[in-house]
Amino acid sequence: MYTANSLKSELNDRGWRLTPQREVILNVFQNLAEGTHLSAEDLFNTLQTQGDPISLSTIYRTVKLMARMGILRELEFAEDHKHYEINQPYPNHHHHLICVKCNRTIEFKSESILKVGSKTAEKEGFHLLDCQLLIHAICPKCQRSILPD
Amino acid sequence: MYTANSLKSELNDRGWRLTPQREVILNVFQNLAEGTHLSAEDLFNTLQTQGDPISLSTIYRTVKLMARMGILRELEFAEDHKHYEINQPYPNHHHHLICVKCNRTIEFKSESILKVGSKTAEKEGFHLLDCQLLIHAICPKCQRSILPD
DNA sequence: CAAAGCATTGCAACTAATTCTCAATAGTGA
DNA sequence: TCACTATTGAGAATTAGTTGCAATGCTTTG
Repeated sequence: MYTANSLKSELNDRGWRLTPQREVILNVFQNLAEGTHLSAEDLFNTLQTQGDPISLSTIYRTVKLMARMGILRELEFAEDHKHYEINQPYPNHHHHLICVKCNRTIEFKSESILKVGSKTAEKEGFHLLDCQLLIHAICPKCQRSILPD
Repeated sequence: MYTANSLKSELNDRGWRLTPQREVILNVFQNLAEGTHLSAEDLFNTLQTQGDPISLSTIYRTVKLMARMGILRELEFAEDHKHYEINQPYPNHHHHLICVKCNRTIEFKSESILKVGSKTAEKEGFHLLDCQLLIHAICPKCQRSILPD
């Protein structure tokens, strides 16, 4: 769980700065219900609505930065844009099963996958940011559908 | 391993057709060295070079189709475009460890992950196409780098 | 084995997500 | 408080990927 202070230290350690925008964006993600993930556009709208307008450029820059810091997870579903969510440690860490036709998404947990991920990164000397099992599949409903594409 | 005939049956079964373009594209992927994956642009260039020019539209349409059939895997690395590779069954099935800064990619195998993937899809009634563990991390070299971004 | 029916192709125009440019603003360490 | 420089916002630019459409060519059926 990040606070404004811990975020500030992590940023400052790397020569970066804590800005009101970054703090507000982190807050939005921390207050999100589990299983909710936002696109840049979603985040933009949420911020407009709650009275903290932040430009789209800044939003794109910030989520990318936070993903690289390991604070956010970048989710790439079978859509044409990315989604972001808070990167939770075990036991809240989860994975996604996605229908490539209708994009229905089901979350599931697995401790063993997290272990494989950590060990693999460690073995290669990489600093782990996030590990996610991505299952591409076709849901029951779409299997029955005759529609092409 | 797909042949022109098995590809034809799978396509025809769904009311689709085997075209020279689809056959050529499948061949390119089957002749690729293990661990190689192509972007649409890469594939376009490869085909130009080998004397089988195919339009970019057709390439995009074909790789998407083959990914949805489970023939190709769609890889989304920390770049801005997708990559494709043949979807190999166990024991050639593998996963990717990626440096989000320099995009260096390391492949690794794990039978247990494949099992978790199959079981999860089955449990939900989904028809499995592909499952891949995506590990986002920072490689040793980039950890040492002071450069931002 | 010819013809009908319709999936597919190539081209060019288009879309939309994300990045970039740059002047103005504002955290930070000294 | 000051100097330094990271960050922001606005809009322009980029670019991966999609789409409309007329021409082409698989496939099936009669």
